[in-house]
Amino acid sequence: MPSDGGKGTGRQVGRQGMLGWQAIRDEALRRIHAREWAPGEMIPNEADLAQEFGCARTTVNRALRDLADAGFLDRRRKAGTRVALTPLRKATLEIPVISQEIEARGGTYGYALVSRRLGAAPIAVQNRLGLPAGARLLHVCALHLCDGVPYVYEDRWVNPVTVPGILQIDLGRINANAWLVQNVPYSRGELALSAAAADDAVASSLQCPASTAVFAMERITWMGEAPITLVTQYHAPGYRLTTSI
Amino acid sequence: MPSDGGKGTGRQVGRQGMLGWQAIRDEALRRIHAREWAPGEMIPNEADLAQEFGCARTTVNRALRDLADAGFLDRRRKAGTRVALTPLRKATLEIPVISQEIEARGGTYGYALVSRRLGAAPIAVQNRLGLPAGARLLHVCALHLCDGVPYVYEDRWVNPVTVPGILQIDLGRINANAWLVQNVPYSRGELALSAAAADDAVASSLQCPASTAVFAMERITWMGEAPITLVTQYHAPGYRLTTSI
DNA sequence: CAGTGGTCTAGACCACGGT
DNA sequence: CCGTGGTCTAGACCACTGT
Repeated sequence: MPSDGGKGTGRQVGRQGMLGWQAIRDEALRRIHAREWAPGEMIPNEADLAQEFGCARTTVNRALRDLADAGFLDRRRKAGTRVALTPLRKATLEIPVISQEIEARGGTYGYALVSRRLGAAPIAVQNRLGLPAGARLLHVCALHLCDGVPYVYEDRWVNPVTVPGILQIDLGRINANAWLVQNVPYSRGELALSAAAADDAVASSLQCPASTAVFAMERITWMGEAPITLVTQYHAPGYRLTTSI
Repeated sequence: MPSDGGKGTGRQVGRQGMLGWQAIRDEALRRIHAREWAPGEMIPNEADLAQEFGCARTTVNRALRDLADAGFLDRRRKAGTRVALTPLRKATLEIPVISQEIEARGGTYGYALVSRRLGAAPIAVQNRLGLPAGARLLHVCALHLCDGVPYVYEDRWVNPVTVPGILQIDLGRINANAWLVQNVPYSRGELALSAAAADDAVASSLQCPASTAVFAMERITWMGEAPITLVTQYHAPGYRLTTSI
């Protein structure tokens, strides 16, 4: 992600026409695309570039770090900085909070609990979460609505060992995700996007024919080493997740 | 994107047990999740925090900037820093270069041109690219293979006005995307992910039944204000795009 | 070992934008 | 106006890692 950040230039007027770290980033990017710095090739070190641009090494570091974050450069101590062989593009996509996504579109958010049951999870789920066989999980299925129309069908498994409080929550009133973000500290997670054919449960909830192609977003979140939840959200047909590159 | 970045701590041994900007970021994150800094609430300014943590303001700035990039904070000059009302999670997903993705999995990459034709584009395509009616585009359909098995079917429109060189390329031998990344300077773009039902062209190319749910990735790229290409890639059934949060 | 990037500091100027 | 964040500097120490 080219952090882009502030437009404040804080330009240095001292020497030439320097304009800040963004100017250095842009010039470096130009050289990369112009093949002046070829893929896989090492570029000058920070100290040399600082001298060339007439600025402090810190400023060069800022610019090159930004390009490395964006995937254009590979940087390693001692090994130096190289132009990435794979000019892989990175896109930052914002994981929408469904209720906010709907309200941002001017719709009215609705929520309905479909099922809630505590019991042994399927092997596949246990494996995905790294839990021992026979682990008991809370299985919650729910529907998110936009102006009364089905928007997302959600199939969720929650580990009550990690978040015991979830068992006392009236999930008919409170969205499981809303409760979790409010009550579980920062956690890392994995995200997987795919296309799926709607099974009977999904199709009936989303009011579409069985086997319709639906967009699936699966998330697993962890608190430290302990798994919290595995949730798969099936979006109503036509859904598009967009971002800019 | 929590830049995470280098593990190098460069710890300050001077005063207390400070460990660098990441420690400050983590502590700020703890306060956010502990509601010591409530959503929408303003937090102390950089100078005050620097004094509290016994470090330079620059270091606090680095930590808070990172949290702002990750979406936890909203920062504005003069207005100060506030805890984001919507703790939206951002995920950075790497747009895979198909040939590299396949080779990284140990497969052998294959490519086959399906069709190539220069002519008027459908209205829908013209609109998506912001082109006038009657614009002539190069329409290229191709297949990417992994160990000889269909992997991705690609439907692409290229604007020859922006990249005239594409017309002289033997697309039976050279992947259009490979040529474009090599010959077109940095450009911005839009990305849309969705699920689609395979139409006849997709189904026959991917060797799956018609109407199968397939993962679609659509990209539009621009050079300045001029559109370069609109490409939709349909992945073979079972494809998952994954990332970590 | 030695070179390179990662980070910290203390101080400074400036752009932005709320009051 | 003037407080706040954005950025720059010059110098320093350190972590990492290829040789």
